[in-house]
Amino acid sequence: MATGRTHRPATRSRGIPEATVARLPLYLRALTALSERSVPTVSSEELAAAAGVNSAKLRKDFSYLGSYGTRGVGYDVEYLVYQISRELGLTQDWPVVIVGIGNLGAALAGYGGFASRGFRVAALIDADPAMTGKPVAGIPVQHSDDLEKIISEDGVSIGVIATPAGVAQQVCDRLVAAGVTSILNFAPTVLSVPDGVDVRKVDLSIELQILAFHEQRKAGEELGAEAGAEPSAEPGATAAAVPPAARAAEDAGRKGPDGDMPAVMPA
Amino acid sequence: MATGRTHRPATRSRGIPEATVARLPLYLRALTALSERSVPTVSSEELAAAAGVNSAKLRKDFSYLGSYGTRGVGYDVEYLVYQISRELGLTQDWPVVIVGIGNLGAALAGYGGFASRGFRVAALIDADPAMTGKPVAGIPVQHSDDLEKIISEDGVSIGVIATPAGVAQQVCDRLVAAGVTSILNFAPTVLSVPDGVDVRKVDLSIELQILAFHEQRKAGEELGAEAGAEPSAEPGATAAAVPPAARAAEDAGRKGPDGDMPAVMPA
DNA sequence: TTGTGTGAAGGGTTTCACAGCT
DNA sequence: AGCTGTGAAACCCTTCACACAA
Repeated sequence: MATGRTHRPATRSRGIPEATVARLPLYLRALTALSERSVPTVSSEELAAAAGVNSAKLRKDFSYLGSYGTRGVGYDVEYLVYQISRELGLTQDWPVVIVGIGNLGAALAGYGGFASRGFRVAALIDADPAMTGKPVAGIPVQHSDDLEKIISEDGVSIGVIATPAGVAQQVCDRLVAAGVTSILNFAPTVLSVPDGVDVRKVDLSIELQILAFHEQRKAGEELGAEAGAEPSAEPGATAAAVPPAARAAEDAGRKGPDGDMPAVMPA
Repeated sequence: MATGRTHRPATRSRGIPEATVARLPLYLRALTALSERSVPTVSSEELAAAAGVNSAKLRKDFSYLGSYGTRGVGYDVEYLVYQISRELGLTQDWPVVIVGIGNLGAALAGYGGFASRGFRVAALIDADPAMTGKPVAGIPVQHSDDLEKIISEDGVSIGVIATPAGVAQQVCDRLVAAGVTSILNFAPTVLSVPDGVDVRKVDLSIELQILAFHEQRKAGEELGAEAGAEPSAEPGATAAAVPPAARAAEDAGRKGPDGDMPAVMPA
């Protein structure tokens, strides 16, 4: 997760936990699938399985929305679809602009699940004059000179940044200045925005690195099945205990659970 | 966030919290930028600002890795880059396959930050015979019939799924059967995998829906600045209090904080 | 009898604030 | 004097387990 700025200090009741909000789209997707198969009701158990969570969590989540659901029976699918949609603000439609129409921008523009659920691609914007007018996914690309005009004319409040990292901040600044208050950032940079603007980021490289971390763990686990896998370092010890490594040492006492810096850096 | 399966019940010491792991790539990126500018040391304050977190969190995070850093001075940039890289498992290289070479798959294949940090695109795989042999981002696409062979020959343990949702689960099953133990899923589906396999997902539509939720909140806030914004529903009340709405009612007593279902569903 | 709704317990994460090293 | 490293407090989220409604 990664929302940019504050979200008010929980105004007492009616404050749905952020973790719950993040799962509502999951439930909605599962419910929509059930709805299409004309399933009238689901139990928390079934729906939870379809959404990939456990049923206690799902029930807790729904309890924040209200007491939809019937004891002994389950939840009315259509009714829940509507309630969650409303809660998420999907009963109105949200015009969205995508800035940066490279491979990724094009992929996003063509993404189906987009139009389907309350979102509408209002404009595609790119800085390359050669792109201007070229249709991508059926929508003509507009030049970034017109960014402000597009935003204000269409009343766009959500912007997607799919530009190179180098220009992401300035694109962001222009979007915000023009009135955008929610940004989905695909560029691998930290964006800074004023209070009241939400930023969420999607970052391939971060996700891969997290996977690599766990992958490495698995590899280290094949040997030393029971006890604490890696060698060195006792649990409670706050002591020094410098590991016997090759580092081009200068002074003493840098400690760490394992491995010191090698003479030649691999990066 | 969304890792698929369990992560062992925290084997006592040496267990870096998941939240910390998720931030290490952020620190690493900020540090790499400093390193390129030949900055020798940073304080927790400066680095935290660059990574978009607060300094207390950063220091806590680093404390799980060990006591790198010098009181009164800060952290040695190069040294930290190495330590974090090692912790994340980026000192070895990870061959990755991308399955599904549409717009998105192509974007991922061409993504720069990929090769740079320990990851190597070992193969691009697509089910469309017309794609076979065609180079994308300089790498020839291979047919999905050869998926198992490719995985085992290259010792691939990380797979990226960029296929349509409909085939994602079967692709996932084949990847896992062939030996992949970490999956990054871009398809909008819940994947089920056996224990020991990690799944992380990236989902545009979910991110947008979360933004829409907050966007809706902001809109509702312009009026009713001080008190609890929305009408209806007292804090402590567990009571019924059915709202005066139009729902094609059948029986009594469905309650919720606000709004009932309209006669005509918008979705 | 079935399955929701929810207090209470249990973990995990963030923030605070300051002791301690340089 | 400055900045790290870390117990302790506060907060948030998840899980448990059961009362209660249909």
